[in-house]
Amino acid sequence: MRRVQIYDTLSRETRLLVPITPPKIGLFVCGLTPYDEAHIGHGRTFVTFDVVARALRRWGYRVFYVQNVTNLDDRLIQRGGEEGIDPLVLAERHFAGWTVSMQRLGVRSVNYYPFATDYVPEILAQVRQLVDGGYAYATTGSVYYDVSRFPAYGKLSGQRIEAQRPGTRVPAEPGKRAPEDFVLWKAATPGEPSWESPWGPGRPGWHIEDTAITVRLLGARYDIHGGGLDLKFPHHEAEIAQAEAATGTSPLVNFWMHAGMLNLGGEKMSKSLGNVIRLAETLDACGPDVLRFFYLNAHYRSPLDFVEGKSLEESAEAFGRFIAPYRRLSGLLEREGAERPGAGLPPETAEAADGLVQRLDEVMASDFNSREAIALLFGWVRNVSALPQPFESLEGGALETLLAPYRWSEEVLGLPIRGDGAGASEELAGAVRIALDARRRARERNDYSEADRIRDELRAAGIHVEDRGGTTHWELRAAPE
RNA sequence: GCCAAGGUGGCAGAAUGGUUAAUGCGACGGACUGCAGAUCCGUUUCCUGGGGGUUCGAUUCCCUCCCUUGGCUCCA
Repeated sequence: MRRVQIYDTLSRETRLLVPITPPKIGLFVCGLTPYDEAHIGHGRTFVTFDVVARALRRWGYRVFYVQNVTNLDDRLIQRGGEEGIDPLVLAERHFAGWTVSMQRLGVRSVNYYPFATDYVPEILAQVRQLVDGGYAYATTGSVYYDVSRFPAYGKLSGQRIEAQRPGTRVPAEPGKRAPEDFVLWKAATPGEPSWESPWGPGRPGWHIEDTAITVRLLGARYDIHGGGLDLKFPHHEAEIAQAEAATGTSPLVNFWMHAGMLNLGGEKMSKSLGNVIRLAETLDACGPDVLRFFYLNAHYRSPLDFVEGKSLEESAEAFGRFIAPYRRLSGLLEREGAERPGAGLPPETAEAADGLVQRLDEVMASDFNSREAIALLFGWVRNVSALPQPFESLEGGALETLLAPYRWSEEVLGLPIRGDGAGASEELAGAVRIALDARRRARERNDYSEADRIRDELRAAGIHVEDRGGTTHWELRAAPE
């Protein structure tokens, strides 16, 4: 296992990652509340942690990556009411849309997406623990966390509750002893989904689902907790207070990782500001590779400004140059195979490729510096482009040598994105599904000439079809030249 | 007001107690082309917010001020 340095937001220092139970890494990332479509700010956060998981796995860590889905909260209930839909159904519907976008973006490393409502027994058990331990109190059917009972509250964000401005955004709730106390269990309003509890019918508060899920799935203490920087306070602070009080184990996690915000014209992109750019539309417009490249072209902790009409155009130019040699090399290999005869390369070239891959692992192991990795990869683009021999003259092994740094990029950065439909628009993906469905039916009636005709037509259109163990996969590739 | 993260060339955006501060975009010049495009090559020496301090040496460490963004119970 490679030595990995990670910046921890809690201690504000970069430290060596030491797994609690080597080689396992428990990774929890605060997921989404699917009350609306995903925007490109969400994409940045989830691509960030996708790369973290990919890199750690490459280096021999066994990562268990859990990302929760808050499928019931105030916004879902409100939106469901407006649209006349059961909030749980609404959540299900939007989650499906998020999943499609994330797949297109190449986010593949999440092992499990727990839904909050599937963990109500765990949530109730944890609320019970907190009440019994004197960390929480019940009033009028709701249960609140008593922040004054947890002196470490504020250690993550550096906040001191006495310095807080009195809450102006949310009116004081009746029954709360102090404005900073937060709800663990919320008394039901008629017509809302609710569950029976010792305090009456109700539903979970926002913060409690995460800790109920992580204690169950990852234990009282685990390795890495990730999320957007905007969740640091109060959400992550509340998680620490809940979990450490409930389990008596401190710290809850060894590393807090926070992804920087994606800003739009110098402002954070958020639904409340109304300045969102939808993820699905952006993927259609520029293709997922370009967006993923844009994200990874900055350090994950830095704020990243998105400028309409500029950021993606610039990334498209850069990504195009980055990937051009890859497309030519891999195209040759796919058409003619690794056994293709031809000229070899001087041994220095293979050594340089090995050395570069080493360097790439090093810079990524230094707090996941994807920007530095991309800079190094551009050096390789230059070397490969300036090679005196044309690619067509090289033997298969030489082509693989030249591709080695790209293979690293595919594995760790997820660039280019590979897999079913990566890079395709919704319309194209739909058309391919129809074509593949027709092909499947043709194969079922043993009409292989028709099945092959469909496959050849798709191939001519730049869609590569492959049958693997009973299922059919496809991806966009440059059409045969 | 309090807390946090930042301020690097025309733009985006890395890194580092010490030779020319990466990489990309853009721009300019060239190769290729009938032309264009695509691609490739080269150039782009004058860039580290202001002021102090530590040091032989600071963009990097410390102090201070200014500015930007985020958070202060909706947030990825």
